[in-house]
Amino acid sequence: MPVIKSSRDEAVDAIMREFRKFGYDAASLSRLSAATGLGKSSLYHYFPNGKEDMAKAAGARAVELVVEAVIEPLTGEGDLKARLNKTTTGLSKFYNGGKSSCLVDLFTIGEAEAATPGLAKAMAEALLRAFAGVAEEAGHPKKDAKNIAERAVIEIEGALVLARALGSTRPFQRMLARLPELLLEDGG
Amino acid sequence: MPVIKSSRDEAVDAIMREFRKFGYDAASLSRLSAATGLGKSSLYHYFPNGKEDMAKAAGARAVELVVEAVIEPLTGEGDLKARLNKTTTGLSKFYNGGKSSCLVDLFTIGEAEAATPGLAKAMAEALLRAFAGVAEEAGHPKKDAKNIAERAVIEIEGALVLARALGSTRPFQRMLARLPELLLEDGG
DNA sequence: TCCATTGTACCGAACGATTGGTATATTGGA
DNA sequence: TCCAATATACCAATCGTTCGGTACAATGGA
Repeated sequence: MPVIKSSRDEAVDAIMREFRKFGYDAASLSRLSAATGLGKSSLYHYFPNGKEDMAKAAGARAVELVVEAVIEPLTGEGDLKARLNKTTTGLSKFYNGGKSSCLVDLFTIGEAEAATPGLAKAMAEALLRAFAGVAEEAGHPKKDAKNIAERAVIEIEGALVLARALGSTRPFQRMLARLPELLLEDGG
Repeated sequence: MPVIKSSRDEAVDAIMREFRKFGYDAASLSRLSAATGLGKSSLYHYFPNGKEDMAKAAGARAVELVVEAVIEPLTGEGDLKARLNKTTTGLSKFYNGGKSSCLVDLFTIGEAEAATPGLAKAMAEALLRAFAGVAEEAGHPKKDAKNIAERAVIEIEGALVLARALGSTRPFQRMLARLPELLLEDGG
């Protein structure tokens, strides 16, 4: 049964896209207004505390999507390799094949951290936990698993940065291709 | 013989630090003025085209420093392992042990790209070239060398992002520790 | 059934503050 | 006497925000 989206949810999605495109500071209210199709004053109806609330809502939505696309496949049940496949697919979808940025990156720059305190850290830690769990499941000792998880998150974030800088999604695609073996294989 | 810094050069260094702290959009003229200790008129004396010029100068200075700290050790003469040691030391210095961000990241966000077109890409490509050269020198076939270089840059950028998000330089330190073996060893 | 009331969704216009930027004047060392 | 360097004063534009208000649907007592 299809859930009917309220206008607010649509606005949040558009706002999240805008923040992921421009970062917190460059995503001005006029831009957010244009992106949502809502007047600036209307945005204050849904987000009484203004830009700060919009950033919080966008962050929460991003967390939802990451949980759905990445963390649930990772921590779910069933064959490990199949779940890793779902995970790479989920990563590709959430990051738009490497074209869309990560708020772990953008929300640790400029004034964003004040608006969404702890969000980037929480998101990063959730990913670290999920990847570490998988690495342990794959047979790595606890300490190794943590290191491997860190490398996984580093590769995701780094690939997104490099893809942005080069104007090519190739680095992100290659990173996705080697992610499963990073988590599964012995010896790094 | 110590080169005497002109007031402009000192300003450029301060401006670069500011851009690396806040990103392009959040580094306002008032902040840049405070950081340099120069009034607006002085800033416009040194940088006639305003913020854009400041970003260009900061970018050029960052390139200088990266060349000196990372690329020259990599492409220089002498024992390979010794040069890699210099490189990790240089990386640690330039990125302040993981506390300072990279303009390859920050200058691909918001309005920065319009002010410094191609800069982030050029910087990323310079690093890729240097790392690929080293990987080839270490015995990797050309194609593998390119992949390894890409992974090196990805790990650097990713580690900086994660360090920022977690508020800890540990991920960056661990990344530096495994960089040499990534470039030297066979099989990734 | 009528209609006053309330709540939701939205908007245009304006707010004070700050943005990046300029024009003109003054200072001070070579 | 230059002229680089800095100060003072100002600008239009945009920033995030708030105000006063409209349109409309839902509610509920008489």
